[in-house]
Amino acid sequence: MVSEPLLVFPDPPPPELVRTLDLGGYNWKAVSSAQEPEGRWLGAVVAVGENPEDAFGFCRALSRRGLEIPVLLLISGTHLNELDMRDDLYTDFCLTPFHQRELEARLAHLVWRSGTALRPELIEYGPLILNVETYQATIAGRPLDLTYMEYELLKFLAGSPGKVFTRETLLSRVWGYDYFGGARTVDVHVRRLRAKLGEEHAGLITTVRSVGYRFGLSRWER
Amino acid sequence: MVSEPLLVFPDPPPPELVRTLDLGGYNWKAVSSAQEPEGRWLGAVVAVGENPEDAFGFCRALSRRGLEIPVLLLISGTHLNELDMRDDLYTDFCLTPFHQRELEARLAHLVWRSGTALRPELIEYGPLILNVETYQATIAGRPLDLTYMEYELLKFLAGSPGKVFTRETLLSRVWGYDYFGGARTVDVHVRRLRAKLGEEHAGLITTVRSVGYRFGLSRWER
DNA sequence: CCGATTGTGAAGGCTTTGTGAACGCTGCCA
DNA sequence: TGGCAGCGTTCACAAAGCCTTCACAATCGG
Repeated sequence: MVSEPLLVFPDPPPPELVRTLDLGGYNWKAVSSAQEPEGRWLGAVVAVGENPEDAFGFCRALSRRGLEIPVLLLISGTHLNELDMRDDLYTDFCLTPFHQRELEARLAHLVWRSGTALRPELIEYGPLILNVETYQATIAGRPLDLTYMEYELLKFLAGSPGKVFTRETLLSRVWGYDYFGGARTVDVHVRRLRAKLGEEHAGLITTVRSVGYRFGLSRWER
Repeated sequence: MVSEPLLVFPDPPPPELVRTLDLGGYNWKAVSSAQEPEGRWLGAVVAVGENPEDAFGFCRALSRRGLEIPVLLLISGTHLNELDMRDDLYTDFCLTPFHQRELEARLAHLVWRSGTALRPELIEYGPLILNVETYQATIAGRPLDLTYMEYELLKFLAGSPGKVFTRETLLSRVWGYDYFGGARTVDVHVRRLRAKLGEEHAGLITTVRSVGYRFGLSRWER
């Protein structure tokens, strides 16, 4: 199944959950804190263990980070009363021990929800995420503080990964058809973009000597 | 409990369902077809019997009538596979025979959904609360004394947290499509909003240079 | 090794936004 | 009817941000 992954808590998850996820062909990733996850997720499966507050803390952290993804709780009957007044932290729950078919059905419904909920307009490439609506960018989870032209340039480049653009093309497409100015302006903006991307990801924008610039890997390198 | 009633299908409902509903103090009404229900409902509880199509037909009829209320299915394990491809017909389900506490939890969650989803008369974001019906606003509990335009602008911005709006968009959406006036008017209203929000919360409205203004999410971007 | 091309640092100057104040309009009340 | 208070709008000026440019260093290709 080729799709966005499910977020699973804790790490490692209960073995019977792993079994159901794998049998269902889900792409999933277990984490032990809400710090790490960035990018897009189909949903989250959170197992409530001996200490329920661990799980609820994780859910709270998720929502605080603005990741509006559906959450399926796995919870035992003895902890059921913990759900009181915590409606905002979960979307659905499944009693443990669970019947595999029930969990499968709940997972399918969760994923269906995730698919119907409207999602923001994103441009993604590797560790880079551009949210066109909010004018925000993140690289490997770290927020990027970009100026207007930097954002527009990066958006244009990342919109056609692997394609090489001449400085003239960039000037006319990003700066405007009627723009009149030196081509070296592009160089300077590329430099500042690379600097803000950080040493590790500066290579996302490559120079094609005597031609121009390219974002991402060319056809040959992948 | 004084509230809108729950819709229950079929009539008469399974006795164990009746028991849970009554013990939970719910106001409910059983019906045998989707023709009758009029008015507002907290949600619907639909028991899937020997003939699953009866129940699903009822759900379909509900959605066809435009009653956008959450639906809780009671379904046995043997009928679980009937849920396939019918995600749009239900909100949640509970396996039968059920533990009373599980059904209570699911009912509570269903009602909570109904209370938040169907009532956009309250706009909440962090410390800000806008009561659209009474035209009142509070920030961190403190009442805000906003003028009409200030309130409308804040309501519009807070209605789409994170999204960036240009001054032109704001003028046409908040002031009116036929409005003709300087874009700097927006700036001044934003300034007064920030002042009234107080120094601590002024950052709720972010300036996106060369683009416009954004409400919320300022915490995540830096 | 040489010329062309690109990276780098810094400075100037223009654009955009914040700020204080004034103007005109409307509704209210004496 | 006249004054007043509240509000939306506009303007001028100040402040901040950042785009552009240039000179020079580094690098690449032949």
